[in-house]
Amino acid sequence: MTTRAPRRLPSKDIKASIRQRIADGGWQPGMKLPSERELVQQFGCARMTVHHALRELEDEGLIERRQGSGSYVARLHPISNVLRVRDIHEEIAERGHLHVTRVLSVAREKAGAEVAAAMRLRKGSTVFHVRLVHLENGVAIQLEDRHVNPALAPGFMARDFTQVTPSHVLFEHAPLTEAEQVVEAVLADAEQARALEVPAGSALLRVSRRTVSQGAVASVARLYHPGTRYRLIGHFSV
Amino acid sequence: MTTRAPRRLPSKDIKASIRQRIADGGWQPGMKLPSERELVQQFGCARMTVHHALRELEDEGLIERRQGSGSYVARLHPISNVLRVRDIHEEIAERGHLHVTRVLSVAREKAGAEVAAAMRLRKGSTVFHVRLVHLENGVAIQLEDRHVNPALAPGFMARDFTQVTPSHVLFEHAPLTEAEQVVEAVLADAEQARALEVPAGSALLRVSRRTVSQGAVASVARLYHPGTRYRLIGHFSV
DNA sequence: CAGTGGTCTAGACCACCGA
DNA sequence: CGGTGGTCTAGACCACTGG
Repeated sequence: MTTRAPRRLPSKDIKASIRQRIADGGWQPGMKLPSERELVQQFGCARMTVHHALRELEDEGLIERRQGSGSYVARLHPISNVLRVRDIHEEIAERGHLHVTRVLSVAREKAGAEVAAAMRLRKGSTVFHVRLVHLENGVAIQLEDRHVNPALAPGFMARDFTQVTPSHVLFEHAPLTEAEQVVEAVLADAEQARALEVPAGSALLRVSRRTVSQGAVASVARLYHPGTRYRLIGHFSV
Repeated sequence: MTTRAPRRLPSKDIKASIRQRIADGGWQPGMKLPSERELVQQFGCARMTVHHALRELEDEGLIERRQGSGSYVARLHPISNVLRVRDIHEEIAERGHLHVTRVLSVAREKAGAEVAAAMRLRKGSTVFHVRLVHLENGVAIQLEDRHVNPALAPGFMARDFTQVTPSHVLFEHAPLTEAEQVVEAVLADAEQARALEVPAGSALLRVSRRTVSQGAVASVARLYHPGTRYRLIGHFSV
């Protein structure tokens, strides 16, 4: 019998092996990797296993694959870094902190031009409007200014937003199918400053989020965070 | 012969089918999906195919899977939205616009306490320091304030940053293995305001990025963007 | 314990690319 | 055209979960 490679080389090991050759510079950016069938020889496993490993490395942005051509070490952009914007309640709870919600206003309103456009409704349509402040251990970290489409969440106004976040309520009503988010820096106006307990003219991180459910806009939210108390954090690693 | 299902149901169709039942509310959040082996019966295909389809749906955040238990419609968080922070040159080029870089300063410096800590170097170590402004069609959209570890990019200072971005140069030298990013809102000080051609006290979006290569910090950058001229945009769809 | 998802094998055919 | 990745089959054993 010839000597055999270690009895098992699961796709984890294949990934680790390739990852290392990239990380230590052995395989330079742009360089072509061995073909799947060659790697099958090297690792002594089925092609599906190699394929699976390469597919995951592609998902992670480490390599690029082109059908009919081959697999290549990614040229730039292993720094395709990712920032997740999370639900405020989960985020606070995960830090083991106390989440308290302060309700500023809850109202039925006629949509103005701007709100109507964002929600794809006619101007003057009835919309729900809530304004809340979320506190983490007593410190204001988010001002939530949200408009909701009554058609998609009829029972919305009856809920107690000191107990459950609007996001949760919306999700119960309508499974969402689409979302857009925009992150910007803005200056706090007097009212926002008062709500968040920061000086007027402070820098705020504004996350504008629009959610779509079954083709209709379910909700449009503007989430304001004090620049000094809130950060979006992303981490990436090979 | 009994009637047969349509001759081929690739994993795309399995995904589409499940996706729709979730989107139209037929399968509610938290509900248990049929097991892989049951779906094999329903779709008349191999288990690998079903498995692959479910795996992708999990990647997209639509379902959750627990070994030994089953697959479930995700409870919240199809809105685990994702923001990518991209290379400024690519971003501008992709919009078909002109990218011009203005070099404010290029210098060897002794690291102060703060920079030294961020780069895991001793205070007083020599570091490279560049300050650039990136213009899109003549409008300033990013002030790049970057420190670089000389050990990982010895030829850095010789480069012409009006022709190639520091990110590119760094990537040539050392394949990066790790990165952190933090996004905050800050107020423009006088110098930043001048560089970006905005009023002092304007809101800026600050992206702080630290990249690690082979265990050492390669570079620390602070990227300032006028709040009114720059946005991070994310889109998600079922 | 039976049932679940996780992984792997050893084939196969296809669509695509480049010379 | 030959070589590439993309996908699929029909099995198999494993690790984990829950009652």
